Amino acid sequence: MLDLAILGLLQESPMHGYEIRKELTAKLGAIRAAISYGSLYPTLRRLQAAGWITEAADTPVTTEEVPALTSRRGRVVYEITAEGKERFAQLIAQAGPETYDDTGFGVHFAFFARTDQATRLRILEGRRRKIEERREGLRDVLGRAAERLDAYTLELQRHGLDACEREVRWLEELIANERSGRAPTVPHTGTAGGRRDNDSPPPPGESRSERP
Amino acid sequence: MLDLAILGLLQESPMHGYEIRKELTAKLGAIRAAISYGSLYPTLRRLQAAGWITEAADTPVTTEEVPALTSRRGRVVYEITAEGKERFAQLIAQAGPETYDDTGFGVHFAFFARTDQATRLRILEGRRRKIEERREGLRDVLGRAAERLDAYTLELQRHGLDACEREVRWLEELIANERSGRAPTVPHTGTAGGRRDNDSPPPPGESRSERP
DNA sequence: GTCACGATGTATCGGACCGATACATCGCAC
DNA sequence: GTGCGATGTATCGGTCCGATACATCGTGAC
Repeated sequence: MLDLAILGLLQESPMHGYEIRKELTAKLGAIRAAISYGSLYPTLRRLQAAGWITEAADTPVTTEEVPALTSRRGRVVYEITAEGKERFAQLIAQAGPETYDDTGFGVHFAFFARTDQATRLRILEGRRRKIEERREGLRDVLGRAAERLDAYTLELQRHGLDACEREVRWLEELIANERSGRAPTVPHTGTAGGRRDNDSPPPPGESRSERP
Repeated sequence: MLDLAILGLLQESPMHGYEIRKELTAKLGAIRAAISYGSLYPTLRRLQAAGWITEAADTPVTTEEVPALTSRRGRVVYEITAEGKERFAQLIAQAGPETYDDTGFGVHFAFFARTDQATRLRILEGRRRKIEERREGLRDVLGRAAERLDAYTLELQRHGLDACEREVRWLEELIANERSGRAPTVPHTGTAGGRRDNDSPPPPGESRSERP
């Protein structure tokens, strides 16, 4: 999952570790807490070893002076390679079971702007199916096993069931939207309707281009 | 977290591993997938080594015959010890930051029937605070950084924000209920109102008794 | 002027938990 | 009589987290 997220982010521009963490936290804030350095740095090294990213020169402000003295160990800027882009496309397209759990789906969804429509649809439907199953499980427990559980546990299940139903409706709208329209404009009760003018909304057709 | 969940479950009755997993899956179905054996069995051994649970005799149907032949390796039934109960009470009462993340809160909440009211209140308020922070973070991103993000990512944030607002309202009701009433009877739009007659709703006063 | 403090920045280590896998028993349907 | 799904215990490798360490830089308080 981290591989996918990092590869996707670096496709927008080269970054160093700290920056990657910040951007990822902003992009994925809705689905998970800040990613830890304990996973980030080892992952960066793994990706580099695999040849999917490379170290780039750290925009040296050195017009001329202090080229090296204190060993110059500062920020390490990473950059995605051609193989990295290929790997990203592969990770995006192939859907295992982990694609549909909370985190996996969130990460995939966050990169939908770089995903072709058929794959988007497949992932949305897979997610819906998974949530429907969870919902049925909760309904079962609330129905059949209710008297074996205490009031708090039951309340927890009810709240979870509610969240499931809500997410299914959300997915339905996204799917309908995807099938016969364009951008993900789900009608919202509260704030701000549909925005435009973003720098990377997918052009109505395909967005991922293998060829530069 | 697993420690707490297992200790809490075994307080209801002795069980073997497979059963623990099933019960936990039912009880925590709303907040997490089934717990894996890869964590369950090592944890059971750890708890046993610490003296918090012990192996109990496996209700031997041996009226007389086959006392041992094929080494008789079957289900291993675990039982909580006095030290285990003490440990459970301690884990329930002490609240670290992990008490308020999604999983941690869910597990604590699932055992609210064995938690005293003051602790319940503290945990509910801590959780609310945490969710409010997450909500503010999402609002910030949706406000300030909106034009840097694509339409899909924004939609993800909106959905997350919605979930946050909903959970805060839920927590508010639970807190109000807790302060000046009894059981967790949150008014629900859809199905089934308040149940009673469960075998372990906390009596209005305290529920956790150190002394047997 | 200096110096404390928060931000930026890289890095490691132990531990928690998962997913895949292996293997053995039991009841029952075909 | 046999295959198959549920029950049941167990291990292994890998991913990710939380705590920790340490170094630099800008800024505002004193």
